[in-house]
Amino acid sequence: MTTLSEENYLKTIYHLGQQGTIAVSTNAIAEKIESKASSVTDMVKKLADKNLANYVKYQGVSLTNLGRLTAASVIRKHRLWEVFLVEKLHFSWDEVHDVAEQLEHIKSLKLVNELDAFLGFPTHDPHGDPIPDKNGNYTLSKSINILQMEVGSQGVLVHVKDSSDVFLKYLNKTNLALGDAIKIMDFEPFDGSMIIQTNSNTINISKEVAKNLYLSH
Amino acid sequence: MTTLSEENYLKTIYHLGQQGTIAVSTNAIAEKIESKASSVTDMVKKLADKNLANYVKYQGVSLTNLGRLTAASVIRKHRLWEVFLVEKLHFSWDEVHDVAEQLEHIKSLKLVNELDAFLGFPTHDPHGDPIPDKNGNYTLSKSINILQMEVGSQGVLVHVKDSSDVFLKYLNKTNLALGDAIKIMDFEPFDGSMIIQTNSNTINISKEVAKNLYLSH
DNA sequence: ATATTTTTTTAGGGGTGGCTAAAAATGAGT
DNA sequence: ACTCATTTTTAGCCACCCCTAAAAAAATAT
Ligand SMILES: [Mn+2]
Ligand SMILES: [Mn+2]
Ligand SMILES: [Mn+2]
Ligand SMILES: [Mn+2]
Repeated sequence: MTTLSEENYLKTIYHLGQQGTIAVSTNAIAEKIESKASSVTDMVKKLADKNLANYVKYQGVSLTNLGRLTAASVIRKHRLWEVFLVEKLHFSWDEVHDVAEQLEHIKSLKLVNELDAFLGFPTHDPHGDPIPDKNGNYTLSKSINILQMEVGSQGVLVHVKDSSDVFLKYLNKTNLALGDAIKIMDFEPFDGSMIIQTNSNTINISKEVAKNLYLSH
Repeated sequence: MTTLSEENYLKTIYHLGQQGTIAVSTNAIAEKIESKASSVTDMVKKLADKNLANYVKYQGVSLTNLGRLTAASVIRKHRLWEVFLVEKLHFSWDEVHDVAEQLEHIKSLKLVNELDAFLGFPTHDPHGDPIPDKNGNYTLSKSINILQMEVGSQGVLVHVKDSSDVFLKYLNKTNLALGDAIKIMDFEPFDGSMIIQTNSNTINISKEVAKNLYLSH
């Protein structure tokens, strides 16, 4: 049985290292999880003892198959709960993350499977992230970052990389939402900013913002 | 902010001591929570430090107003989640308790209030226990224990005192469910057993079972 | 190649929440 | 009132998960 803390580490390693396949440094984990490298070293040893991670001193951490499956299960729960909160309980997409961080650790196979069915087997969460199936598998939709698109081309916003409430509140303020049709009007090489047009208005977005917006092919 | 463990202690003290109003012994708490009296002493000091409990050495523990409110909030969440699991996710009443034990500790005021609304503001959980409102208040329905009823009288099963899965599975097996009309056919003074009749059949129940069945006035 | 900086691990320690065993207080029986 | 059994607390310990500071290894610069 995995603890809450172990599950958070597994998720972090999964996200940092291509589903946990490539080794990540203790420092990188510490930064993401907002702890210290020494704490990470301790935990990573425990994960290795439990056959959840591969750990070689000074050479970083990756996940075992078991670790990967466990991480995917937590991520599956996180994203299903986010859908539940938005679709059924009137949460907006910037309010769900903290609650989902708690709910993702609830242990009940029946609960997650029934929830999945109750929600109509959703494939993506409110931020456009794919929901892994029971085996931890998902097909990544072939969206592309808005910075790679040609001026004059169009697409639909299907994914935001950053799910922090501060970023999502910014998008709310500028009236950008998942599903919006977007046309690239101009790109400024000096600072990487863009001018984009939605159904409702034309706005200027910084490169920082653009990095997080993904449109359907 | 209360921890998961603190919340479980508060709930236990609340249940053992008439909403926490009368002092309960460390031993009683230890037995209910399946820990040891020495562990309870430690925790109870912490609860007193946090102004959640009144504790006088060797004289047991009761709850402060804050402690009572916190306990009621946890119980509210427990029972709302039980309703959710049964009404929306096809759980049966003997499957909900362990999952609700986990879900009751999720911290989000918006979540519990939206859940309440989503469920249509239920007043009772799947075992007939009342759901406290936001202020911790509830009206106890005036059901009576089946052992107090006259032979020949009738009532509707509205509450089961024991919510353990082993007891509920027994009721399932004998085809007894909340809402069933029940007629008392006979009472045996020797062992306190009863013969009762439902719509579907006539059954003999032991005193142990009868103690846990409450019928509407 | 060697020195310096950066990264990572180890050593030692703190808070929480549990335990056992010993000591202290309480309560009952005579 | 005093003894004995029971209840409760205290003392000391452990696992978990985090920390800071020091040591060790690795990476980088000269
Ligand atoms: Mn999230
Ligand atoms: Mn998400
Ligand atoms: Mn319950
Ligand atoms: Mn219940």
